[in-house]
Amino acid sequence: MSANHSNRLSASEIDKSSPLPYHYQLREILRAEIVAERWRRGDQLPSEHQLCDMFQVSRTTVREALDALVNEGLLTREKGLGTFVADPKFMETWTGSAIGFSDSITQQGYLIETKVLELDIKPAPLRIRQELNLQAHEDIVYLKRLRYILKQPILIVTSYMPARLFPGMTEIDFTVNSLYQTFRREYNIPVTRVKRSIEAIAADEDIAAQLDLPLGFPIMFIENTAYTDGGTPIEYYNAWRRGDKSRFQFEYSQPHPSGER
Amino acid sequence: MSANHSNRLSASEIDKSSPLPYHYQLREILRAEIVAERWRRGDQLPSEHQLCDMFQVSRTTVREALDALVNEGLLTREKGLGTFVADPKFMETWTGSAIGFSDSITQQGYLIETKVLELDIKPAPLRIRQELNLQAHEDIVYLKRLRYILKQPILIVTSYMPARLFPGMTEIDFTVNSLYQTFRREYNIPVTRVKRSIEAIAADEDIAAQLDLPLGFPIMFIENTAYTDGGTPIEYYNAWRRGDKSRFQFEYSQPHPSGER
DNA sequence: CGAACCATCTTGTCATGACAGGGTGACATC
DNA sequence: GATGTCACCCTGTCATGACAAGATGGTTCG
Repeated sequence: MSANHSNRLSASEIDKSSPLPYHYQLREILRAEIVAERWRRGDQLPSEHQLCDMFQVSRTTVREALDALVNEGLLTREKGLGTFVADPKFMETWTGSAIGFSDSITQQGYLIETKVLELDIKPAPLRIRQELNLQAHEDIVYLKRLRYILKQPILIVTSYMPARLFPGMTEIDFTVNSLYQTFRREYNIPVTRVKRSIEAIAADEDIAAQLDLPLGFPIMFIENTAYTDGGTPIEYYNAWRRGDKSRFQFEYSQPHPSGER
Repeated sequence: MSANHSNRLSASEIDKSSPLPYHYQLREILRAEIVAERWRRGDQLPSEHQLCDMFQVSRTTVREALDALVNEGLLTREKGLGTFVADPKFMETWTGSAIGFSDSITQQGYLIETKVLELDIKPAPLRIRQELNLQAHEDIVYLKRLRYILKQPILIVTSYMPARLFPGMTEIDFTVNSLYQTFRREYNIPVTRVKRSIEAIAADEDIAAQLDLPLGFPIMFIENTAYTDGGTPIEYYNAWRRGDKSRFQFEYSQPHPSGER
């Protein structure tokens, strides 16, 4: 229907010597084409067989990569026709940059104080390795911070970052530097995408003690993975926030009134 | 570590003569075990090889079925260990097309039951008038619902809608009809944008009693305003959800790099 | 007794090959 | 020109086989 794209990729290849799985590499190559809008809404991708030839991998691998992107909503498949770039999703209509709590607070003129509880280099637990796509025995920078507003402890964050990407990070003073600003300014690695989940839990003994709250106090627990260009994960964090002092706000619009299901 | 289940399935088999794909049949068989709670949180599933034997299909097919359920959040996999029933969270995922609560839950295969506690027309309180852009003395439709999953009360919602836009709404049976579907089907008013905020609070006496929880239990409190085309607000609601059974998940990509935290 | 090792379980990754079934367009036929 | 057929593209489904890598528990060795 709509005009087809050039089918030409920007000189990306699958590194067969890399420890990263082929399907992962391919997925990120394709994702890059889409987010850079070299492939646009409605464009047809090369067929699975063509992708096999282009990247010298089996159809199993190609389908695994495509599956993931279809699942994320970036692609759609049509039997007998082909695979297409999907309509853009709500992510782009996310309002503003004030995603988190700290932003809205600083915008209101309050001062945030930070105490660094731990900052060092460690071996990465498996869970973290998977989330950050690290190979075995790769080290991570571990940063644990306690953050205060009006002298009150509000938030505990434990961050994990691949040590390989951030040399010398243990020398940085995070009582005054924001983490994401450091990524961008010191390492020239901007955060371009985050995946996040939020739940409400009761404070256990550990968390209650650190936030100076009674046991069972409502806490917002946040898991977050941050990615930079090309889909490389660069940070995973867990955060525990005082529920009564935190609020997440966001908007979500639907691009067009499709109204199915 | 934890006790294992019986590994016995309720006499379900894959119908090889059915036009339904094997992986689909298997997925639904497994899902049934989970939603019926014959397999519980933390239980280990039979290994992939065992499932192959049990259902006489290839590992490709087994993995395809498991993949789907992992993706839905019903299962988790651990390399070297096995596949397990996930902590049941009634996730609201913001990557798909679902905007309402019931959509995202029913997509996970759970059945929602609804009890309508109140449905009538009232004058609008000031707070609501402002949120819905109403004039003084304009009436609203007030709908208070208690919603159950697996016979457990999970969620209380109080909705406010301009009575002017929804004539005859008090006659609709909301034990079977979803609110947003009603907007679209009965009134031809689709929800195209929502603005939402989330906090973690402790259950007060009222909420605790209605959700059958102890006082102080962690609750997710959600405020939501829904808009239709042109930005007209059509509904405002407050919702209180069991924190331990709820999780919000979403992705956020940034076109411009300005990550603050 | 403690540490190192290894057999054996698990899921993760990848290739190859096959056929089914939907969609499209060229072509022959009416 | 309208219509129907059919080769040929596409994705969907499924089997088989192989090896890697993480986890576990027992055994062996110091």
